[in-house]
Amino acid sequence: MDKYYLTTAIDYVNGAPHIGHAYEKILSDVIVKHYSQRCEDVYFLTGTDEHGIKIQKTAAERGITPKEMCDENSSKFKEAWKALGIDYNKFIRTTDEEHEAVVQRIFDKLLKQGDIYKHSYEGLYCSGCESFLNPKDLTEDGLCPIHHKKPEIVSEENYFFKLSKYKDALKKHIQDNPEFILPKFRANEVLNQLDNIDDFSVSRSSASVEWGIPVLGDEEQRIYVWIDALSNYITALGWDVDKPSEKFEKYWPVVHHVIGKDILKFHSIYWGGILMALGLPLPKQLLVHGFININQEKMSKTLGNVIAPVDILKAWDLQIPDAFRYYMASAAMIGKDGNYSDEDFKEKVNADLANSTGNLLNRTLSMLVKYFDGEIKEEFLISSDLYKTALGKVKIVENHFDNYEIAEAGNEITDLVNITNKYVTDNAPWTLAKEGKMTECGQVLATVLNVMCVVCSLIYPYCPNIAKDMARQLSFDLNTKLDDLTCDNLKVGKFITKEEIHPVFLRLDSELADKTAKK
RNA sequence: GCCAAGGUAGCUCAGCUGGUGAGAGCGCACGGCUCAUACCCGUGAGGUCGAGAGUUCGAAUCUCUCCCUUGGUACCA
Repeated sequence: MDKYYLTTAIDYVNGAPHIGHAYEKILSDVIVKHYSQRCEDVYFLTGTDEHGIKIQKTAAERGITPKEMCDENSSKFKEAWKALGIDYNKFIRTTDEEHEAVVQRIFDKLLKQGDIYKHSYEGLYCSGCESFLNPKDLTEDGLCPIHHKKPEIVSEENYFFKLSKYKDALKKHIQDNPEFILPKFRANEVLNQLDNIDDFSVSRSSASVEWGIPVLGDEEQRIYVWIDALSNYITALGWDVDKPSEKFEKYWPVVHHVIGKDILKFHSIYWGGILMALGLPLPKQLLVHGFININQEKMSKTLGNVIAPVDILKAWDLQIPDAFRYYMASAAMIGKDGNYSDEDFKEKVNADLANSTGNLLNRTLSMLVKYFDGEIKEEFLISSDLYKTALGKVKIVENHFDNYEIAEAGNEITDLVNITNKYVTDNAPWTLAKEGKMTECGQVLATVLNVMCVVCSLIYPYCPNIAKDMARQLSFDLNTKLDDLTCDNLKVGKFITKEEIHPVFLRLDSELADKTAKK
């Protein structure tokens, strides 16, 4: 594996980012950071989706232009990702000029080759849904079941994508490639949906939706979200109709789309059809995640329990996002819904990051200073069964990541830390020191520190700042690829001084944290 | 209505091709240790395994019915 390309869903900028948006980006960033420890070349794309009637309306209500509102909200997403340490390579906006131009050409190409056709249509249009409703979906009063508004009878001539042409090929691809959609149970849903699905409309009249990319040569029509938004995955790579792109050639074969369960249909069926029509290979994998609940309740504006990711950092007075990243990435098994609660958050990060991992490093380094003035001696470096365990964990973690079992991988890291804590207790280096068995004592400490380098490397994707801090205290090179990891990380000589030792993560609500916060 | 997944300790979940006294992590209580961030190690408490019925020598694990959660999808009106 030498390359890896990961995309997130692009977020709709009708509002500010919340925990749900953050969950997907954190998950994605953790995956990307992990593969950056295994591949030479990793590309990470995220961005914002900025067209459509809802943005047009909200902007109008606020008396600003749609573009102004997009700029404002898009930058909120960027700020949030910065605060969370999301290191994307490119942040695409669907209002980027280059993107818009390519989308127009994609539409034009599909139209000219007959994959898009014009079709007139009369139906009940709900502006809230931005789509036509089937009469059977209405409430008894004839209202939209979601927006409780009366739909308007609208007659439109729109462009439609000839999905029927690609239906069978899509079905076959899903059946022939069981790894295409993860987790696997989601693939069945798609196959079901594929059984009765019609051509879908890919444009709106400019009268109903002004804020969208115009169809080339047809000012009356705007390109609708499917072709506009989904295309970001290729336009971001500089792909263009009939024009080669180096980045595209390089990364597209290894693309992984991370998406929420709500948009699987669009990514598997609509996007799949569009790609086939363009003569491009389908994505390698769709990773479908669940949602994050708040205190076991769905997050919703009506419930008023929408939480902004930055508010969590503020609430806990966290200077670095690591604890939140760690919690989010461990919150849910693959594909399932997760949950956030303050109590869980505190318990989880205190137990794993402060008590187990941070304290283990701290106690070991402290002893090295106390008993050996911070020096590693030649005779401390011996082989140990613990090394086998540690390097075995690296393989286990890699396997979990290959199946996108991010939470499970995290548990394995904690397990290694727990094993190592037990190793320290079992060997009681403080007792060895009292008995004057200094070589043995030093060997125990050096063994633990070597293993801590492995822990540091494994935890980096989840907690990059903590890992960097650990690496500094361990004199460990965090750029070491996982394949090159060994348990031969310590150099003989002065290792650390008392002043250089400090906790890498303080317990939340601890006295120490209070003191630090007041400084 | 139909399809799928799920309902197991306070919390998150594992176990579920039927069979040693029902597990893990966290939390909680107690004991030990003292190097460390009131930490770590050990022990323990706590569950009628959603409800009911059935198959079986024996079911959390198989069958049926029902209830609840989540996702998908259909139709009537």
